[in-house]
Order: sequence, then C-alpha cells, then structure tokens
Amino acid sequence: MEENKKYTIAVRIWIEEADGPFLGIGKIWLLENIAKTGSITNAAKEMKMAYRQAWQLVEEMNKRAEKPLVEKLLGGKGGGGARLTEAGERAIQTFYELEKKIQDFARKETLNLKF
Amino acid sequence: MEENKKYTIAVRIWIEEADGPFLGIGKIWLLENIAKTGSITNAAKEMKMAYRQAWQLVEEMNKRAEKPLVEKLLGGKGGGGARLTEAGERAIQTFYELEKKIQDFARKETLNLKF
DNA sequence: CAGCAGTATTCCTTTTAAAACATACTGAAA
DNA sequence: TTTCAGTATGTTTTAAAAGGAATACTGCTG
Repeated sequence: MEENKKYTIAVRIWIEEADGPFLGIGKIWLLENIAKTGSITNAAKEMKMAYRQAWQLVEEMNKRAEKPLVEKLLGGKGGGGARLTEAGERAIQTFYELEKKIQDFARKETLNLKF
Repeated sequence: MEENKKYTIAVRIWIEEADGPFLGIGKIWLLENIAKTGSITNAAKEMKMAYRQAWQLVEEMNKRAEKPLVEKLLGGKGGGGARLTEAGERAIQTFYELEKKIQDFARKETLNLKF
C-alpha cells in the first residue's frame, strides 16, 4: 500500500484595477491596524513594518481608490494621526466577504487531492 | 457625478502540502513545457528561466509528490531528456480543473466592486 | 572511444527588494 | 515660541533572490 500524503488547496484573492494589483490582504491588515491604533506609525509598529512602507501603501490606496480609504491628520494635538473613511471601512468588509465566499467554495470543491 | 473606476477580482490558487506551498501555476507551466519540449533544458529556454532553477523545481516536485511527476532520462541518444509521468499529466489536469471552477465562481460573485 | 546533448551541481556575480537611517514639516496646546 | 508625536520624503545599507558561468557526469551512437 502506498504512502498517503495530505494535500489541500489554498486560495488567495485580491482586487485588480487598471494599473495592476490594487488591494490584497496585506493592505487590508494595514487598514485594520490604522483603524485600531489611530495612526500609520502605530499601525506599522503593530505589524513590524517600516513606517515608510506603510505610508507608501496608504498613499497608493488613496490615489487609486475612487475616494481615499484613509484620512490623514497632520500636526496638532498628538502630532496628528490617521483614520479610515467610510470607503475604507467598506473596503475591509467587502474584501472579507468576497474572500470568505470564495474560500468556502474552494474548500467544498476539494476532496481527495492526489499527486 | 463621480468617477467610475473598474475593479475586478483576481484569484490565485495553489496546492499546499505539509511543508508549505507545493504546486502552483509556475510549476504547472514548467510541467507543460517539459511535456512539450521533451527536456528540462528546452522547457527552461522556452520560459526564459535558468536551467538551474527549472531543475530545482523539478527536484522539489518529485520529492514532495507521492510519486514523481517528471521522469528524467540521463545520457544516451540526444543526451537524455525529461518527460511527464502519469502522475505529472494528472497533476496538470487536476490543477486546471480546480482553477477554472474557482475562478468561474469568483467571477460570478463579482459585481459592481466599488472602492 | 570521441562526440554529443541533456542532466547534475557548485560557485560567483548581479539585480532587486526590503530595511534602516536621517531629517523636514505640521499644527494644537502648554 | 517651544514641545511633541505623527506625517512626509530622500538617501543609504543590507539581505535575499535571481541569474550566469563553469564543470563534471551519463550513456547511446557513429
């Protein structure tokens, strides 16, 4: 009798826009952490990511979405911060809904993979 | 009236095994090119990939599949070559079937993405 | 037994991406 | 008008991955 390894299917989704990949799980995590911490700086720390990169991702998202997903507050009490716009909140929801549907479907389709 | 950008959903699937990602579209292409050209060398050329890397991918596939996906012929007329095993042929089929099902489903679920 | 073409394998260079560093700028509040 | 924490941005360093070069091996064939 031959060996019986276990294989599973993995699915990754992201949103494409005219200029290429627009929104995947990485940016979604960033959005969530911005919402949670109130700033890009702290979100980046939370994710052990450089502020610089986090900031660039936010810039890109805001430019390529129809309206900004993150509102940035410059200067003032506490130096400022960042928070999600309505569109930002919706983006998270939409993404996870889509992801769940597709992954559930994929799991259902997977039985007895052999290689 | 506001801008109306077009967003689409993209899906990528791959097969996981105990030690992590096992088989994705890249290795599938390699398998196809080996089948088409009869050798790893020519498959690599076709894909503008270094022989070295192609060879490593084949090694990995063969080790982690229950049985080898590629049969390698060493020396002899024409120096040898490589061809797919039954399991290799089946892997390609299985992968594309799964991919098509899931992508079709994803496309159906996508209407009117807004960000 | 020399030639050949592809496999097998090591080593070194190059490219690229990520991370780290540095430094202005902003504006509310004490 | 100085402090402060976060945003904004350029530069440099480092690390990792990709690529290329070189060499040995294999076994049929003329």
